[in-house]
Amino acid sequence: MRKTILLYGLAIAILIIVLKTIEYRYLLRDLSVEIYIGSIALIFTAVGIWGGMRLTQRKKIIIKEAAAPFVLNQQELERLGISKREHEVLELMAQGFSNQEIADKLFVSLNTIKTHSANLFVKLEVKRRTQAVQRGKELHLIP
Amino acid sequence: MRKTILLYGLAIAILIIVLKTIEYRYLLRDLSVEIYIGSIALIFTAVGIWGGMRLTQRKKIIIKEAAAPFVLNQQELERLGISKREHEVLELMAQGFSNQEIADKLFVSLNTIKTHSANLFVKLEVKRRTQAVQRGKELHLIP
DNA sequence: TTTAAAATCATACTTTCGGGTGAAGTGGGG
DNA sequence: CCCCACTTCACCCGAAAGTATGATTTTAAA
Repeated sequence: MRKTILLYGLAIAILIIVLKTIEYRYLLRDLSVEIYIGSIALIFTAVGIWGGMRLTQRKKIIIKEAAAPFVLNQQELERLGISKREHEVLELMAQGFSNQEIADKLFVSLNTIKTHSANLFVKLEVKRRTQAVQRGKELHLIP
Repeated sequence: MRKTILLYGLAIAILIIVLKTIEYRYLLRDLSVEIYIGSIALIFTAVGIWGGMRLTQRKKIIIKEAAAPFVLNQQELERLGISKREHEVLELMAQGFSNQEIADKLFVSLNTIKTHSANLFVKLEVKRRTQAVQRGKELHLIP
C-alpha cells in the first residue's frame, strides 16, 4: 500500500518533469494547447486507472477469500417442514459423523437419530445420507 | 459499458472546455504553469481512478458469480497415490450413489467397488464415505 | 386446557458399508 | 522376461445405516 503510493507519487513527478521539459523546449509553440492538455489528461487518466486497479485489487482478493459467509435459507427449511432437531442432525451428518456419534453429541439414543434422519430423508426426497448432505448444501441449509 | 465510455468522454470534454475557458480569462497569468499542470493531472487522475473502478467493478461481480470453475489438484492426487479408477469411484460417491449403483455405472462388480472404496479410505485417511467426500472436496480432488 | 407438532425411544428386520484376506488377469518399464 | 501397480473379483463377518411401526413425553400454539 505504501509502496503503491510512493510509486504513484514518483510517476507523477517524473511525468511533470518530462512535460515541463518538453513544454519549454520544443512543443508548446508548435502544437496547439488543446493537444497538450489532452495529452496530459490522457496520460494521467491512464495513471489513474492503473492506480485505481492497484487499489481495488486488494478488495477483489478479499472478496474471493472471504466469499460466501453462508446465510441459512430459512424459507426452504420451513417449506420442507424441517424441524430444529432435524436440522442439527443434518449439520452433523454433513460433518461426516456416524449416527452413533451424532447421538452422543446430542445426548439422545441412536434410535432417535435414526428416526430424525429417516424423516430428513423423506423431506429432502433422498435415499442416503450422502445425498442428504448434497441436497442440504444445494438448498443452503448447511454451509 | 457503452454508458461508461460515453460518460467518460463527456467528462473529458467538459473538463477541457472548462480549463480552456479559465486558461484564457483569468488564471494563466496569475498562477504558475506547474500548478496548472498539476491540477489537470490531479483531476484526470481522479477521473482515471473513477473510470478504472467502474471498469473493474464488473469483473468483481463476475468473479463472485462464476467463482471456482474447479481445477483438479493433480499433485495431491499423485501425492496420495490415488489411481484413476479410485478417483472415478470418489466422484460418484460424492454424487451420493451407493456402491451398487457405482458398480452398475462402471460395469464392474460390487466387490470391486468395495475394494476401491476401501483403498480410497486408507489413502484419504478417513473412515466413512461422507468423510471421504468432505476430504476430497477440501483437497480439490472433486468439484 | 385441549390439541397438534415435535422429540424421544424401542423393537424388529433389511440393506448397505466397511474391514480383512486372498487371488487372478493386464499392461508397462526395467 | 519378470516385477510392479492397477484392476478386477470373491467370501466372510461385523458394524452402520435405513425401513417400518408403535408408543410416550415435551412443547408450543390455539
